[in-house]
Amino acid sequence: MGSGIEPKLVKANSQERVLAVLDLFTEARPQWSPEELMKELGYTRPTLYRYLKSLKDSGFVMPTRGGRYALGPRVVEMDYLSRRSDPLIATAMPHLERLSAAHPCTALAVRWYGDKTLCVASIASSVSPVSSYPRGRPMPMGRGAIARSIMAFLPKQRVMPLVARYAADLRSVGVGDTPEDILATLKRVRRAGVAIAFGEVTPGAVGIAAPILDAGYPIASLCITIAGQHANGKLIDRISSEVREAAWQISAAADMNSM
Amino acid sequence: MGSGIEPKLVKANSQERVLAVLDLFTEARPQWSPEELMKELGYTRPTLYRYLKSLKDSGFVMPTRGGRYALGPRVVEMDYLSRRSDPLIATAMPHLERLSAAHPCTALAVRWYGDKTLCVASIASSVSPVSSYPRGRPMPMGRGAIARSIMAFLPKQRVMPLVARYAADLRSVGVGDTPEDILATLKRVRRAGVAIAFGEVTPGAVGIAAPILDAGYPIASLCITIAGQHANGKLIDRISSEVREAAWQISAAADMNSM
DNA sequence: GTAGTAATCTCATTATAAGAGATTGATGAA
DNA sequence: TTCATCAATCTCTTATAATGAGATTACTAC
Repeated sequence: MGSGIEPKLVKANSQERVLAVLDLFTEARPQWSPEELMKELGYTRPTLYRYLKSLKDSGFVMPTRGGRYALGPRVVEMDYLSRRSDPLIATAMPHLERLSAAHPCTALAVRWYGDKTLCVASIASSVSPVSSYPRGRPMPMGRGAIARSIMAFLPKQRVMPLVARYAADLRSVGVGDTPEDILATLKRVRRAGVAIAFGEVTPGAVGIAAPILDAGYPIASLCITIAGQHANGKLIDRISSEVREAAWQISAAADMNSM
Repeated sequence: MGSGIEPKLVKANSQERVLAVLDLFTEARPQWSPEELMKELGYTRPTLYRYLKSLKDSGFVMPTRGGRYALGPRVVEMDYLSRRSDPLIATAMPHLERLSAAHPCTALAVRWYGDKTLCVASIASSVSPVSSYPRGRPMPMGRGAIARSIMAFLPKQRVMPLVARYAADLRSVGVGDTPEDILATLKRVRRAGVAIAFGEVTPGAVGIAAPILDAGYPIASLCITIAGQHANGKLIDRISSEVREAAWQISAAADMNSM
C-alpha cells in the first residue's frame, strides 16, 4: 500500500514497523519464521518477538507447525465483516446475479483505491467462466475496461498523473500514443458510458465496464467479462447497455448509502 | 481476540492502541467518524488522527463518504492471500466439493483458535442449503459437532478448562451435567471418530464433524451440515464414515504441509 | 539427564509518542 | 470576493515507553 508512488523514505514509527511485518506475508512466501523476519526487517530479537506477540494476540498472525507464522484468523473475520457491511456489495450483488445469470460471463464489482483496483465481489455463470476474478484480487490500473471506465470519469486534474504513470501500458493496448490521444479515447468512453477491452487483462477475454459514481465521482466499476468467442458486436452492444444501466442504478443508490 | 478469558487489564502499548481502533468496526457499526472514535476510545484528537493516518496508509481503513471510515482494501487482499496460501484449505477443498456434491448439505472446513472456531472454507450443495456458514463466520465453542469433535481429541489437561468454561452450554445441549459426564461423552466421540449434533447451532440442522489432526493434535474440523428432515439414521451413519475418512485423509496430508 | 535452540526477561538509555493549543485547510454562505 | 464553521494537521515540550545487549528461562530432542 503506502503512497504507491515514491517508496516512502520517511522514518516509520513503531506502529508502522509492526504493520510492516504483515507486508512480508505474500503468496510467494506465506509463512515466516521469527529468524527470517528479524533478518529481513532488521529488527532485533526482543523487538521482533514483542511485535509478533502483539500481532498474535490480536489474531493477525498465528503460529503454524515448525515455529513459523502465517496470517491469522483476524484477517478472515475482518474480511467477512467487510463483505457483510460494504454497501457497494449489498447494492451491486443483485445486479451481478442478474447479469451473470443472463449471460455466460463473470460479473464483478471492483473498487478503486488510488493506484489500483480491487475486486470486491464476483459471480461467475455456472457455464464456462472465461477467467476467474475472485474477491481480493488486485487489478492493473494501466489496462483493462475497469481501469478505463474509472479514468474516463475522473476530472482532468486527476487523470493526468495516471496517464503519465501508465503511459507505456496504455500505449501497448492501443488506448493512444500521446496524452492527447489517450484523453480523446477517454472522452469517447465517457460519452459511451462504458469501456470495452479485448484481451487486455486476460487473453481471449472481453471486458465491459461502467463506472459507479458517488456524488459524480468514480469510486468503483461494474464489469462483465465474457469469452472472446462468444463476443459478437450485437451481444457486446446489448451487454454494454445492460452494464451501463446497472452501474447507473447502483450509483443512484450510492449517495444514500455513503459508499 | 485477546486472551478471551479475562478482559486483559494490562496496559496497552501504542501498537495495541492502534489496533484497538480496528476492534470497533463491527457488523452492527461498520463505519466510524474520527469524532466517534475519539469519544469511544478516549484518545486525544492528534493521537487519533495519527493512528488513523497509519491505518489509512497501510490500507486497513479507508475514508468513506461523509468523513467516516470503514475497513479498507488491505483486509480484502490479506484474506485473499490467506485463502490462497492456507494448506488446510488446499487440502480440504476437494473433499468439501466431493461431499457437498454427494449429499444435499453444506460442507465446511473450520479452524480452531483456542477460544473459538472459524469457518475457513465452505461449499453448499446447489439444492437447499439448510444453513449458510460462509468463510469468516465464527462458531461457538460450547455447542455443536465441530467444537465437540475438537474437544474430544484434546489431551485432558486442555479439555478441562474448556469444559469448565462452557459447562452451561454443554449441559443445555445434553452433553452432560457433570464434568465426568461430559468427559464420558467426549470419550465416546473420540472412539467413534465423529461428533454428531442435532440442531445445537442451527435449529433443524444436523452437524457431523470429524477433527483434523496435525501431529496427533486437533487443529481444525471437517463438518457436514444437513437438514433435519433428510436425516435418517442410515444416512447419518453413511455420512459419518465419509466425514471421518475425509478428515483422516486431510490429517494425513497435514504433517507434510505444516498447517 | 543434557545439549542445543527458541523465546522471554531485566534494566539502563534514549528515542518518541502524547497532548494542549495554535494553525492551517476545506467547505459553504452571504 | 470575504467570512464563518468545522475538520485535520502542526509545533513543541515533557514524560513515557520502546529499544537492545545480554542474561535467563523454557522447550525439544536425544
